[in-house]
Amino acid sequence: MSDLLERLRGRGWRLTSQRRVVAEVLDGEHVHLTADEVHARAVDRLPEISRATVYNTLGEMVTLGEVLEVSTDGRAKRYDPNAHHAHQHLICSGCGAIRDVHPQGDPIAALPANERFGFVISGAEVTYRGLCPNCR
Amino acid sequence: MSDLLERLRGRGWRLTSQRRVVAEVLDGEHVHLTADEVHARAVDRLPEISRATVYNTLGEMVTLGEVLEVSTDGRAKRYDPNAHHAHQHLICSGCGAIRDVHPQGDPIAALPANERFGFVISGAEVTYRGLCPNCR
DNA sequence: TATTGACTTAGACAAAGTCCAAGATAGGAT
DNA sequence: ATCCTATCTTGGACTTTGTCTAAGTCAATA
Ligand SMILES: [Mn+2]
Ligand SMILES: [Mn+2]
Ligand SMILES: [Zn+2]
Ligand SMILES: [Zn+2]
Repeated sequence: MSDLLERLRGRGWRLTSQRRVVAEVLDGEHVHLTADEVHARAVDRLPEISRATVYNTLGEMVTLGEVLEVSTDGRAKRYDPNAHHAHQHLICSGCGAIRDVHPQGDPIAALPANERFGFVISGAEVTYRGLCPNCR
Repeated sequence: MSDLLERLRGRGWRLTSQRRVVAEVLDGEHVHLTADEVHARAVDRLPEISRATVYNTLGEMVTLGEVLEVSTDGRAKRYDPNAHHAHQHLICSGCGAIRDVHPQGDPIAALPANERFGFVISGAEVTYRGLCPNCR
């Protein structure tokens, strides 16, 4: 995820230890952590980091398009570092595990003109639900 | 929506004035109200109805499968009385208006087997985003 | 190494939702 | 028609998630 840090520096960001730690925590595949989960893991590396800074940093990364905000249930938002590869989500109804998935075709094409109510459509998010191998 | 009340009575529900009012407030098409919006409208008809009862009643209707819970943004959940006709949602990024829409085909079919991670998939929710005629 | 605007912090605040003990009542029993 | 009681409702305390602010700190440039 030092790609992310480099991109952020290129955008005029001060490179603070707090931001470095948030970026490190978000590194990986199929990562979809809540703000509080990010904070808990960040505290392991930088004990004095505050909740407010985690929220600020995540919000800025979302604004810059470097991190996606995912609202899966009505609970806490999740933060997804995989912002540069379009994908959808598959969620286990049992344990909440979230996987990145890549369906075929464009879901927008499945919506007929007479079902668009005059909207100009800009995107579609698909959430697949099911049971993972462990939960069956 | 007296269909709903009849179905609920058939399930052994006591028919209280509070439940009647919540069911009335949820009547209609393209209805996707938050719990607080339901409460505000319920209070117009039954001033002493409490927030707790609105939450309880909505939760029970969801459990019974008579009302759907829709989490569109990270904000409050919305309650959808259109539970017996499968549909998806189209949301205006400008004003938040929500329309029921019916895409062609089954979105689950678009997910290849090698993208299922061993999950047994039970459903897919699609949220289309765009701008409504008023917001363009 | 001095400067300073950007950054971080603790804690107050707000919105959305859950939970509980006490009181009220729908609807079957008499 | 009245009684009875399990079910329902209520206000308020509490939790979770998130926002905001004023005061202090520091990264980066000169
Ligand atoms: Mn993802
Ligand atoms: Mn709907
Ligand atoms: Zn699972
Ligand atoms: Zn609009």
